[in-house]
Amino acid sequence: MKNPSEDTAAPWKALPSWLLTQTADHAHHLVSEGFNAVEARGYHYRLLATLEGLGPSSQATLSRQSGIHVSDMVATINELAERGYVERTPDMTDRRRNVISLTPSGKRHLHRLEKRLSKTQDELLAPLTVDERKELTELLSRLLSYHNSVTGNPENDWQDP
Amino acid sequence: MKNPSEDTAAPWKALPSWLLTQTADHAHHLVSEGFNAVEARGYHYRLLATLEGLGPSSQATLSRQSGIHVSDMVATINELAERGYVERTPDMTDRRRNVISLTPSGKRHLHRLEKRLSKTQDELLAPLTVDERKELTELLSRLLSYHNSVTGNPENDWQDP
DNA sequence: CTCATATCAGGCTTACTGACATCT
DNA sequence: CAGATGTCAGTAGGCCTGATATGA
Repeated sequence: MKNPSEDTAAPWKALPSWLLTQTADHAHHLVSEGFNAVEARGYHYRLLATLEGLGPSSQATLSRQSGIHVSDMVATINELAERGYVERTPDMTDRRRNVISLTPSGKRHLHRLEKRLSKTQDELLAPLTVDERKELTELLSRLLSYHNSVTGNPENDWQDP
Repeated sequence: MKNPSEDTAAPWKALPSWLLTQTADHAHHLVSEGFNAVEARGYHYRLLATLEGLGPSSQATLSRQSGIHVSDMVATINELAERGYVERTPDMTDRRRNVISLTPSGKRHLHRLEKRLSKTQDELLAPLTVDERKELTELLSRLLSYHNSVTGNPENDWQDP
């Protein structure tokens, strides 16, 4: 039998790490495509979603809650502000800070992105049954929280000044 | 109950695409660390493994079989040749080609990398039982080959001139 | 001529690092 | 003073595009 996955020339194709990174790559492509179709990218969604959950916040707070690096917040907010989805106003009570807030148009955009995203999940999991999807999600969740805790990753809620 | 994963400020953390890309990120880090410890990187392993499976081959053939882009073959082979792991000699029968071959030292290096890699798989799957590892591998394999075929990805063996 | 091969230069994305000025 | 905040510049890995020179 010809079994390409265990081909002598490509033994790595059976490794969990390979399966994981390759599948994630497909996932990433699907998500990016979906976002691209409305001139958005992953950071836009994450920032808008965080903003909806928190209400108006400083960039540092948004960075912590969204997991987007502070250095990348600047450009992300610039892009969203250009499109009128967020507003950046100086914080009068602490003049180091900007207060970022979600505009009505930004909220609509966010919901658009959420719909895209949920469609993408279906495309991604297309070949799996409902039970298998649950199983996969469960296993990945366990792996992720394990490695997050091992590497000292936040992954959770914590109060912010 | 405080359930951070369904936090209103980070709804995406429950999405399969997120779990997948994040877990893959951890996997990627673990693999890279392992390779870094012996001054190697992913491309080195893939090229050496392909070379062991095929025997001496042209760069174009290696590119197709390893999935490493032709443009990146040059630098990869340079790096491996500097370290004495492969040799690049002109092909007398087709003067466009170079013949790349594995040195004994390169073979030893490859086996070193393979050992690292197999340790890494264990680290990666640490929190899962044997059955769960099989289940995960199976689900990911199905996802991967589905998406590979959908996007018209090779993933298999085919003859080479 | 067309095609394959090897090379080079560069882009893109997602993180992250480091430096810096400003303010608390 | 230490520490937080926002900004800017730059890195690195993996993947990819395009241009070019050479030869089959």
